[in-house]
Amino acid sequence: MKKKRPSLRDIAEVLNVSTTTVSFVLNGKGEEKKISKQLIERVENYLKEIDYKPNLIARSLRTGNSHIIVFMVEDVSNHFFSKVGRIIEDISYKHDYRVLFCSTENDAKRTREHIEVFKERQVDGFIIVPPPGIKEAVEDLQQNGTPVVLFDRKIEGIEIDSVLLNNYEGSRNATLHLIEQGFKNIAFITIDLNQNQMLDRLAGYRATVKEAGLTEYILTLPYDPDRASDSRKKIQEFIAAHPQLDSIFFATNYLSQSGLKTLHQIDSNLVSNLGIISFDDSYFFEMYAPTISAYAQPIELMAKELMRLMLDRIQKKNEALNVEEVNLDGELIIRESSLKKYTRL
Amino acid sequence: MKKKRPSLRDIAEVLNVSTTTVSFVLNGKGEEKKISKQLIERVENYLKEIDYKPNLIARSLRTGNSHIIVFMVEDVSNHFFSKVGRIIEDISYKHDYRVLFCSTENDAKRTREHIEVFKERQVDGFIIVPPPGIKEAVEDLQQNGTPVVLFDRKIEGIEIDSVLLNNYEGSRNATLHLIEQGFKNIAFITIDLNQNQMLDRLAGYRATVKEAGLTEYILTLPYDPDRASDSRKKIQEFIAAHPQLDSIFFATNYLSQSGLKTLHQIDSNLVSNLGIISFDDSYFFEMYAPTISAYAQPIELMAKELMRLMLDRIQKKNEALNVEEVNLDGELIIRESSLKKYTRL
DNA sequence: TTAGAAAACTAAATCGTTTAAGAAAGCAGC
DNA sequence: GCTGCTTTCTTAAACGATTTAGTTTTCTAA
Repeated sequence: MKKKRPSLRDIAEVLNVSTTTVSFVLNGKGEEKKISKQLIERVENYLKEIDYKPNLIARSLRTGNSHIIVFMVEDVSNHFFSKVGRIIEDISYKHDYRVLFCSTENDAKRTREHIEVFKERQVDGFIIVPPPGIKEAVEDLQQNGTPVVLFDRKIEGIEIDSVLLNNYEGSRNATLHLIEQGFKNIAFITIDLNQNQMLDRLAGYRATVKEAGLTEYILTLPYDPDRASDSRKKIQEFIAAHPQLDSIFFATNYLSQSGLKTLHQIDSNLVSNLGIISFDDSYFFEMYAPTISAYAQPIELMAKELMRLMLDRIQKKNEALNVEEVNLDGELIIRESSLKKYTRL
Repeated sequence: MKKKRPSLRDIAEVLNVSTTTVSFVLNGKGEEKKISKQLIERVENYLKEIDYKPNLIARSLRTGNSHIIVFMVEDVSNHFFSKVGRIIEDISYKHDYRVLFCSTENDAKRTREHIEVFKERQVDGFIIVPPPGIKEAVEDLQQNGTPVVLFDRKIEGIEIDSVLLNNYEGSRNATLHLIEQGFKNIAFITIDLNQNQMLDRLAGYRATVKEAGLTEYILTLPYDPDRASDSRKKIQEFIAAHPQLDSIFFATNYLSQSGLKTLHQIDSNLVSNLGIISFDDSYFFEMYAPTISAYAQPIELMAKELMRLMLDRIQKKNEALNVEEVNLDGELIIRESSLKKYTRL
């Protein structure tokens, strides 16, 4: 038996006032709108008494906003993104916003469709990890006046608020750390994604190795997760072809996880014999044996910056604001795997 | 410059027909409503021409549904839940639904608030991993006619669709496997959550051990993640107090991850010396050394069953349906850690 | 006493759909 | 020419809030 919830009109009728009055009181605009104190109190009491909850859909339709923020990432079940999402959810909750998570699968078409639907649902803002090919859709949102903040990656040729990691610096720091530990032949294992992100990391590594007068060893693996066995073979060949390697720098946590497995399969002592560091931290690095060093992205700070920008843009929707590109630094988390004294070579 | 999107009314005006006609055509009810073929075509062409997208908020207000499904779990960044969520998202997407993820933090008040807000937003259904104390809120939803499907845990004393793991059987299988491998002194490490879920796992262990004529060794740790160091100490004491232990069964993946770390800290050979199995699989078990055996929940099947029930309930919203309690079995994934021949004791 | 301002409230339009109910036009049959 | 059916469309009322533009009443001051 679906019993209808009372509407503003019902309430107005019961109290013998206009819906306008009830609405003003409901939204705390009583004083401002010169409703008398007694009436305000009478209405408030009644609202509390029946525990009135306004229909948010109706409100959205009228006001044009929804108190919903969309968080679009490559894959919501990815550890890094889900952690950031979790904090975003919390901050949003405190500001009375809800978060719609969704996965782009790095696919432009799917992303565009998502954006279209959410636009029609009048969401208040988008936080997007952009796949390639959605520049127009994003520009369209901007035209529309909808706040958009990019995360993790940029879109070239577009002025837009973003929160990014300083990948070059991070990569440089990680490489430098290995060099300081005395490693001389440092391999860099990356994936064939043409994103600035990965290119910057590569550049950071190359510059640092070059600067130290060392040789660079680069292995690029296919991004496609279905071709994991290919990757295994390539790593194996790479290691065999370069017996002089004393350390490995994995360009993403995704790679280091499967990479460690591969190394372990090749030779169960290999992991302990090489210096290892990973871009992106993982819960699991803490409990691997040896524990794995990493350059960790500042997850909490990223989420906070994203939400700071987002809430600011929502609030000042009609003002022209300066575009902010926030570049954050991560943190080198040194564990056993990158310390020369722990390696047995 | 926010340019207004055309509304049905605008379109009707341009085409010189009524909004009713446009609406009927838009929703594919043209034939049914006896609109002439020529007019249908004319309208359809125009809709396509201007790439019209209806305002979904307005539609929701009128129809009372939103094509949004809520997925409430303890923590959206938890690996297990986020994986299930990811598949739910995909299935929903194919059926033109979107998913709102949110975290309950196992807190009744927060959960109730979430439910309240989403109800006002007219979401079409709830998939909930229920924290204790939300029985009334759930019953309220049911009264309301809103589809609710529980996941992972039950609520006692309430008739409701649910998708659950057969925890007793799973625990029994895992224990049996250790026994078959020749382990005689099997410890069960669990958390002090009074949920059927955990109680069933405990019961499965106890019954199986008893049946085999073996002694039971049970360690219960506090659930609170903030007291991780307490847990470490307790594990250490427990191991010291029972030197005869030859294997450990961790009751959740959460425990086994921190447990492995602790074991490794106590003695770096301990992990290889004990038989180990975990309830719930983890990506990381595949790449630990040794690889860790687990009783894995059937993530994909669970998501599918959840969505099967949900979509069915949404479609047949007004029919009285039989309550379904789906009990699924997981899969024993045997890796190195639970094979007697790999342990060095 | 009265103009004018301030205070306290309200009527009604609006957001953009859906849909029940009704109307106009055409045609058959008597 | 009237009645009764179809066929084809339209009018207008929802849905439940917000908000603009009033209206009425009371107060103030000359």
